[in-house]
Amino acid sequence: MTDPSEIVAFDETRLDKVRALRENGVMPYPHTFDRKNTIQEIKSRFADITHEKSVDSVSTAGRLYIIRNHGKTLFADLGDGTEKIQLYIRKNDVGDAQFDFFNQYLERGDFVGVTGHVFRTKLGEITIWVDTITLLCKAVCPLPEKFHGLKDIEKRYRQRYVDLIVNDESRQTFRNRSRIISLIRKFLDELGFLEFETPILQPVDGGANARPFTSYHNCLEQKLFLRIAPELYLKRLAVGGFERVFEIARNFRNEDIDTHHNPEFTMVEIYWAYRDFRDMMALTEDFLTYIVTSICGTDKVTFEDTTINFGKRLKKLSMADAVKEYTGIDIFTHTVEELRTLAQQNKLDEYEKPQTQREFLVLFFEGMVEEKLIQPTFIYDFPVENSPLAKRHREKEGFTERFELFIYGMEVANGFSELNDPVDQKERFEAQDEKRRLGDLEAQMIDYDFINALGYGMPPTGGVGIGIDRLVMLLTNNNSIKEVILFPSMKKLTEGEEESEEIAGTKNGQKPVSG
RNA sequence: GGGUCUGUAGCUUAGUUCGGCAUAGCGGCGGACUCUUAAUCCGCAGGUCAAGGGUUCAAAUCCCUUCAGGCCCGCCA
Repeated sequence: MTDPSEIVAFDETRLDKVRALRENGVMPYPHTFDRKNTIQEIKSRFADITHEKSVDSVSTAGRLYIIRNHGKTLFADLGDGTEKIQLYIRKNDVGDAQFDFFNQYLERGDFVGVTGHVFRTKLGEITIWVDTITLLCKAVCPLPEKFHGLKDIEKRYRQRYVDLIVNDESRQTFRNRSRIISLIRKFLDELGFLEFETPILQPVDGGANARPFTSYHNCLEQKLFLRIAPELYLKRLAVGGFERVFEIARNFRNEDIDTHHNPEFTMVEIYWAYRDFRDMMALTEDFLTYIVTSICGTDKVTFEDTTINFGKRLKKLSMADAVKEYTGIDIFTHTVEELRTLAQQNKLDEYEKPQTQREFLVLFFEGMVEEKLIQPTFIYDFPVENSPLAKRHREKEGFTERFELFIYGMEVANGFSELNDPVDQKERFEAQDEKRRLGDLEAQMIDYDFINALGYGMPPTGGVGIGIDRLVMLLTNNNSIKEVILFPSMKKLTEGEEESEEIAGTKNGQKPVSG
């Protein structure tokens, strides 16, 4: 296919119409229209209308979706941001000039404004009996086919605007995404949380184990990273005295793309002083119950033929108990060598790597349990080695007070009692740094300023991050993250030199085009 | 990174097994039609068969390479 950003695909006959309109003194792109009613308003206000025309007149505007021409009369479907409504246009009523104008110049995809009266047709459809019609915007790209619409998945992602024009389900998905975001704000606002924006460009990358995107600041002459998580900055706020904070954060991870990963994705991260990981599990439960019932009207969600139950008390298992329950293996009753044999028998890759029971615990959990966690399940008590920002467990040596929430095999939330011992944090960072030296590109960098911040004292704090994209997937029954991200990352189609600021600067002094 | 499937008109697609004139519907254009709703009826135009190469008298079809995408696996909390 052609890349629409590189090649303009205007329809010649539509361009001809634009020219003809201008020659006839008609503005193809007028500045405004006095819309007095949305289609939704009209439909609810005249819900009981009969075949008789309404006394009151209406004025509304939108895009022409379908035109059914009957000679001296025609029907059309008009859609705005709310709904669609049928138009009925008669030559007798609008006059020869307007009627011929419509037939000659207006077509699917154009925006028009109409005035008229409301009535119900013989077949029962609420319809606007049009008195006047005005062209508001002439579309020069043709719409996809009226019945099948736009099915091509790639084109739906690359040209989301077309997808949104013609695919109602897609528009519904993103309407729900927007509602979920505002419900998150409402939920946290009512609990007294403050929303902040922390740096996206960070000199030291941290807060998660992931490969970052790198950028460069010309004047500072220094490398900057696009954040992989807002965590370390939000915790600085806890140090600073903000006791309930959150951020709806776009994170960037320079990793592979698949149905559950997009290079940029959205999380809400929440920090609450004088709370621990159990409190944050409870908060996460309340949060989910609130969002799910608000969006779906019930605490049950259907996802790919599976009913997912978000009833108040979600399942909670320690990682060790989860492994025991789903695999029958009781990790801490076996020696490391026995575990290696079991891992090999269960065809777990990398069964040779782990050196401790705790490492085998993670191996068995990730390899055999995660995918089976269909109903929402909290898994808690993670080994300290792969939780460098979580506080040590108050009872279990070698573990941290950390949990993750799994739904349909996906990790949806991750939280813990935040590590606030600055010396311990420094040692954990140093252990991560050692992994970096050994080639682990996802191990964390040492953030000395963050360590210093902890040195000033951070109250006992609970934190949790919840993946918004995956939550939206679950609540809108979409099995790909690209279906819930408006403009998912796609490989560019055209060949040729990579545009850079320097190259752009040499082209007749033109400003570089962003994008 | 591996496997697999897909790419044909603006859109939805037939044709690929087994090589033989490039299909249709919608949309567009012209015509008929004053309560249709995927309106209907008649006619016309519209193609770099993703790109490049090869085999062949002949390639959308077979072979190779490349590009993009879907799905599965791996990687990635």
